[in-house]
Amino acid sequence: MARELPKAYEPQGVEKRIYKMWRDGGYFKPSDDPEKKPFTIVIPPPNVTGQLHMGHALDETWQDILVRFKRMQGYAALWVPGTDHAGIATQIKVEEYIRENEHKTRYDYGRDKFIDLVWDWKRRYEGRIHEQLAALGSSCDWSRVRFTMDEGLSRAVREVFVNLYNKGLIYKGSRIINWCPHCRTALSDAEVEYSEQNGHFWHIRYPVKGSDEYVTIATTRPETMLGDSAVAVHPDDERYRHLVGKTLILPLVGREIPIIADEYVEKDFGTGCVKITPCHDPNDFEVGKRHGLEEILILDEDARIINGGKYNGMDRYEAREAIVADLEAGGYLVKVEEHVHNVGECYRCGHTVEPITSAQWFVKMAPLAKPAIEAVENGTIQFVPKRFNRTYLNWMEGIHDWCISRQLWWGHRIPAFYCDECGEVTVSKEDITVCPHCGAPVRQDEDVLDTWFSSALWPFSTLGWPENTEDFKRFFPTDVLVTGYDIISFWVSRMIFSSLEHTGREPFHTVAIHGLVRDAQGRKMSKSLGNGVDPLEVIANYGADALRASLVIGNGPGMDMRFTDEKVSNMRNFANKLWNASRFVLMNLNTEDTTLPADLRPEDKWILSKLNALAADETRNLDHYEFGLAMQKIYDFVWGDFCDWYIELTKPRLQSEDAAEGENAQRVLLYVLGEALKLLHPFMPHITEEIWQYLPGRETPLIVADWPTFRPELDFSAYESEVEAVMDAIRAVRARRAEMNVPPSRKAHLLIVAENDAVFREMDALTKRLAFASDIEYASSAPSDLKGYSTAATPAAHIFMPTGDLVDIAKERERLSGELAKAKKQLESIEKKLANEGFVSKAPEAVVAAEREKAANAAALIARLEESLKALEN
RNA sequence: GGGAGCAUAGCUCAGCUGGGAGAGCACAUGCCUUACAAGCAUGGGGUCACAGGUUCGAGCCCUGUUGUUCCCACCA
Repeated sequence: MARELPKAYEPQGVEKRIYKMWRDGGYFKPSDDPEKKPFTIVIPPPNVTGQLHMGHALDETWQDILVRFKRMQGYAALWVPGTDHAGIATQIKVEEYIRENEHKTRYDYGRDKFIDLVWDWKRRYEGRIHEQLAALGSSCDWSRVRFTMDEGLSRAVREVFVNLYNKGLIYKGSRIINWCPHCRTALSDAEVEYSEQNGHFWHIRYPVKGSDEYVTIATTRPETMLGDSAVAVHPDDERYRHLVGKTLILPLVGREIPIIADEYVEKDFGTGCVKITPCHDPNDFEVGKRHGLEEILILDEDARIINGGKYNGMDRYEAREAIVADLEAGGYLVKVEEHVHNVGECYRCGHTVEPITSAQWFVKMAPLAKPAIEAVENGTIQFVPKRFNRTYLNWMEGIHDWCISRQLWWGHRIPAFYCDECGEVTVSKEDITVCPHCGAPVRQDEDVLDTWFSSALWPFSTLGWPENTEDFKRFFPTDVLVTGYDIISFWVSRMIFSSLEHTGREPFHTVAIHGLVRDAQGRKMSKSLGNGVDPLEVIANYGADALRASLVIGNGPGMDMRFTDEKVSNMRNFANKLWNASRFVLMNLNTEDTTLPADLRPEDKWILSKLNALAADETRNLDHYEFGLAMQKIYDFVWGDFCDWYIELTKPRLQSEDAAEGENAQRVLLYVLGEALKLLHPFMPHITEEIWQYLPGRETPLIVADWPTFRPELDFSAYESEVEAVMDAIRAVRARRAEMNVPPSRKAHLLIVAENDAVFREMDALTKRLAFASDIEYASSAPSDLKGYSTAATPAAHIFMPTGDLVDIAKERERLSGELAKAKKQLESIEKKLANEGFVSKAPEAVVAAEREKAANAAALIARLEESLKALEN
C-alpha cells in the first residue's frame, strides 16, 4: 500500500537523498546492453577552480534534460563530466593568492614547486565544482570524470601536437601576436576583447632630411614611435608623391627612416601619412615584411620600454607621457585631438594587450578550416537554431593562424626539444633527454599550450582517444553539444576541425545553442558589476528543480533570458502544486492496481486524451530542443488540466458510496499522475522521483522509467469537445455567480437546456459540485417567465438559475445585448470567410470544417442570447 | 565596415507546421469550496514597431523603414 506523502515538500533534504540514490544505484552509467543505441554528450568542462554561475546552471540543465529524456527513451545514455585546467585563469588565481597571502611571486617558488602548488589547488577545488554540478541534479557518469591534464588527455594533446607538426600544420615563427603584460603571455586573437575607450589622437611632425619640409602623422600610441622604421603614404596621393623615397629624421630618436608608398594607407583618414612600427602593429608588420623594413622591438614582456634610449625602463604609459612632453618641447607636436578608439584587452585579466612581434608556435588554419566549413555547410553538423551556422561560418572563413604557445607554467608543456649543440628541434610524443641527431642533452620548450588546444580534443580525448578504447568505439562520435553562443569561436569551432582532422569524424551532429543568463535588468552577470546570482543560494532557497524549471520555461533556443527571483518562486510554487496534487492522489488511494479501468467516464477520457497529446508534443519538442515550450506544456497540463479540472472532477466519485466508482477514479488518477511525472522528470528530476517512490507498483526508479508515447487506444480527441462543453457551462455559471458576488456556500437550482445533453447528464454530479448547484434539472425549453432568473449561455447549453432579487433586469439586458453583439460580429466574420470561394476551395478540409463548426456554435449562442433577451422583455 | 537577433498586455516573455492573440507577475472582485492561501474562482487589459508585398488567410513568409541589442573585423 502506498505511503502518505509528508505535508510539505522539503527540497533541500529530498534532493540530496534522491541524488545519492541515483548515483549509488549506478543509474548515471550508460546501460551496457549492446541492443541499446548510445546517446552521448560531453560537458563543456567548467574551470577546475571556478565556481558554478547561472550560465553553467542553464547549460547543465539543458544537458540533463536531454540525457534524462534519452535515457528514458531507452538509449544507453552517457554524459561525460569533467573540468578544464584553464591555464591563464587558474594560474592568475594562484598567483594572486600567493601574492596576497605570502607576498611571493611564482618565481619565488620556481616552476616545479609552483606547478605542485597549482595541482594542490586543483585537487582542493575540483570536488567543489563536482558538488555544484551534483546539486543541480546533473545525471552525469561520475565514474568517467575527466580533467584536461589527466594522463590520458595529456597523451592526446601530445599526439595531436606531434601529428600536426609532422604534417607541417604546426610551426614556430616570429609573428605579431597579442601580448598581455599582466599575464606575461601571448594570447590568441580570440582571447582579446575590444572595448571603446576615450583616447587622444596626437599629430606629430617628422622632418624630412635635408629640407624644410616635414610630414605629419597621427597616432593613438605615441610611444610606439620609438620603434618606427618608416612612414607610409598611399602611392596615388598627390600630396606626398614627391616625398616617396626621401628620408625622415625620427624626432627625439634621431634615427633616419624612409618614406614609402603602400596601398594599405587610406588617403582620407587622418593626415594620409602613417608611421610604420612593424613590431607593434599587425598591419605595420605586414607592411614591414613587404618593404623589408627593420624590426625594432621597443617593449619587453612587462610592456616597459627597451631599445628606446633615455626612455628605457619606463612603463608604456609613463613613456607615452614623457614622449608627448618631449615632442611638445621640441616643437614636434602639431595638435592633440580627442579620439574614441577600440582598445584590445586580455579576456582574463582585462589589461590592455600590446601587439608585439614574438617567436611563438602557431597552428596553420587554412587546411584545417576547409573541412570544418564543409561539415557545417553540408549539414553533417547542425547548429540549433540554424542561424548560428552563420556565426560559425563567418568566424571560420575569416580565420587566421592560431597562436597556441603561452608563456605560462600551468598547462601542457610544448613537446619540442631544443639541442644547443646541433641546433635541431625535436618534437616528440615521449619526453627525451638527448638529441636524436647528435646525442647532446636537449632542453624542452619552456612554454605551455593554449588551454583551448586541449579543450578542442575534449569529445574524443575524454573517451580514450588516441587509444581505440571500448568507450571510444561505442560512444564516439558524440551526439549533441550543448553550449552558449559566446563560446562558438573559442571552443565549438576548434573541436570541429580537431575532430575532423584527428579522428576523421565529426565530434557531434548537433550543437544546441542556448542564450546568456542576464540579471533582472537585462545586464550581463559579472563579477565587476557584482550582479551575479549564486545558483547554490537559489537552490538552498527554492530547490534545484525550481531553479532548473525557471531557467528553462518559456525560453526559446539561443535566446538570452533574464533571471528573476520571481520566476524561481513561481516554479517553486509549481513544485508545491504538484506535491499537493500527488498528496491528494495518495491520500485517496486504496488500490495497487496501476492499470486503467475498462469503464472510463467522460472526464477520464478527456484527461487521458489530453495526456496522450501531451506525450506526443513533449517528445516532438524535446527532439527539436524546444525545452522552453516543452516545460510550458507540462506545466499547463499539470496545473491547468490535471489540478484545476481533473482532480476536481474526480472528487464526487472518490467520495462516493460506490467503492468500484472510487477505485476507477483512483486508477485513472494514478495512471495520469505517473505519466505526468515521467514527462516532467527531465525538467524537475528530484521531486518527480520522490513522488514516484511513493506510488504503488513502481518497480524501477523514475529515472529509468519508459518515456510515454502516444497510445492510439487512448485517443479520445474527438470526444474532448463534448466534455469541454460541460466545462464551458460550468465556467459560465461561475462567471455569472461571480458577477453577482454569490458565495459558493449559497447553492442554486440549475435548469439546463441543451439539445444534446447526454454528456451533461453523465457529468451531472460534477456540474453540481463545480457550479455550486443545489440540484440540476434538464429541460427541453427555457422557463416561460425569466423574472428572478439569471441566465448563462454557451454554444452547447442554456442555463437558468433563480437568483431572485440579485438580478438587476436592466443590467442583465445590457450584458446580454453586449454578448449578443459580440457573437453576431463573430458569426459575421466567420460567414464572410465561408462565403469566400477561395477559402473554401483552397484551405485544408479540416480548417474549413472547423470554421463551419465555429459558425454553428456562434449561431447557437446567438439563438440562446436572443431567447434570453426576448424573455426579459416580457 | 561585415553578420545576426530583437520590437506581442502595465512588467518579463512564449507563440513549435501560416488557419482561434497566450502565460507568469501586476491589477480588480469574491472565496479558508477538508490536496495546495506558495491556494481557488471570476474579470479588465493588446493597432502583434511602421510601410508595402505574397497568400483564400500573416504576429508568423518576402522587401523596405525606424528603434534596439549582440557578434566579428578593426581605421593608423
